[in-house]
Amino acid sequence: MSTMETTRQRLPAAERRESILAAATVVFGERGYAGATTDQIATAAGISQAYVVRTFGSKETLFVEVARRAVGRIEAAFRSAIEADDGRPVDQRLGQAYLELIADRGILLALLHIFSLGNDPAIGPVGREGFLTIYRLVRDEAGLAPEDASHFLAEGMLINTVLALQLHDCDDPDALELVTQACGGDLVRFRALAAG
Amino acid sequence: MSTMETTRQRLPAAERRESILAAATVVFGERGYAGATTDQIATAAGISQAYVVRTFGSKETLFVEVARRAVGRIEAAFRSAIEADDGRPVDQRLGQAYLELIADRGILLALLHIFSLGNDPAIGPVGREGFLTIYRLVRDEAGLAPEDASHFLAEGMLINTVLALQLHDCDDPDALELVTQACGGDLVRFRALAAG
DNA sequence: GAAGGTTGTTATTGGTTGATTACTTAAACA
DNA sequence: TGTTTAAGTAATCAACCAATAACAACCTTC
Repeated sequence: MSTMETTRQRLPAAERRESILAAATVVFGERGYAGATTDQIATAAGISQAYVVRTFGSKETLFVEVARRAVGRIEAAFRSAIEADDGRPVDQRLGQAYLELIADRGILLALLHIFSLGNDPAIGPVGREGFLTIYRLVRDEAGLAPEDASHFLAEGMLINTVLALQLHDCDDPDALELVTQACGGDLVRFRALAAG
Repeated sequence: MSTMETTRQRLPAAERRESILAAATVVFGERGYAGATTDQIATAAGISQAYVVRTFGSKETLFVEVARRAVGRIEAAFRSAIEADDGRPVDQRLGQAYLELIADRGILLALLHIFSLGNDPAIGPVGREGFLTIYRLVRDEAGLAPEDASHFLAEGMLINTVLALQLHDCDDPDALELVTQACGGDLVRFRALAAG
């Protein structure tokens, strides 16, 4: 039956987990940890609020898992950029890889919120470890000097901020100039990625 | 009377407002907008929860006021640094001024949370306007080229992140190396300001 | 020294929200 | 086909929280 209802699809637990994690990344990215509700995440994932909580045990556990995934995605993207040597300097390849993560809706925004919760006893350690993991990756595996690695992370934090503030679809010419600087010149591409 | 109780001090409305704003800056800086409660702010300010709300009308109004104040403090610090020409390049003076704002407990952390709420219909515009105000100040009044202004803001965002993550009182040697880079070399000073 | 405005509190409430419980229904399988 | 197992929901609860209201103490000023 189900004339118009998309027949309520049952998924194996593993797939459902992924689907919830994806939805949670977006919602946490938009509203932050405290600002997001498990019900909003459930709606985004197309299931009931109770099931979100039961699948991960608690909102906090879910957020920590989202955080770990987000860091993992960055690692994967950077490793891939390091391996794919196309002649350009490595920091340029890393920068492009980072920018392309904008398209993965919510990851960079979720990351921003994770990093802002260093004070939290449960989430703080995860954020610290994640940030250091990325720093070490950029320094040791990409081979950037500490100073260059630090600059690179700084540019990344500016991109996160600009993205969170949504300066990229702002009319203001100064906003556009700033976004253009932050993304290394290609404003059009930045906007396209952010529009997703 | 009042053998041990510090006799409940009455303040003129204007002073009380400032006191609440100061407390709110710290609490919002630690927990974010959604994560902080008006009761925590009230406790920090030494008054009742109801009075906090009644003084500002709503939690949101209070946060917006905190945001405006935080941006204002940055502006003031930067203008002061621009005027006080001691022979060093202006971006160096600006950097030092920014670092010294760490001691003003909560301002930079509150700023980080403000910037992460670009999606919020009430707070987003305030964050965008504040960020652009600072960009214009650094570009037009300090005279930095767009590229340099952007780099400067990026370094600032890294400082905010490192501060929020509390990497500065971390044992990890990589954390210390990163913080040292972020603060331009003087880790000891950074730590002292953060401990403040 | 009372009147009136100002500073503040206690009590309360309506709305959320994360979590739990008990119950359903679809698929796998013998 | 009937039974078991896994996937998912509806209903509910206790805790929390921002906001309101009604009231109390303080200070000034005439």
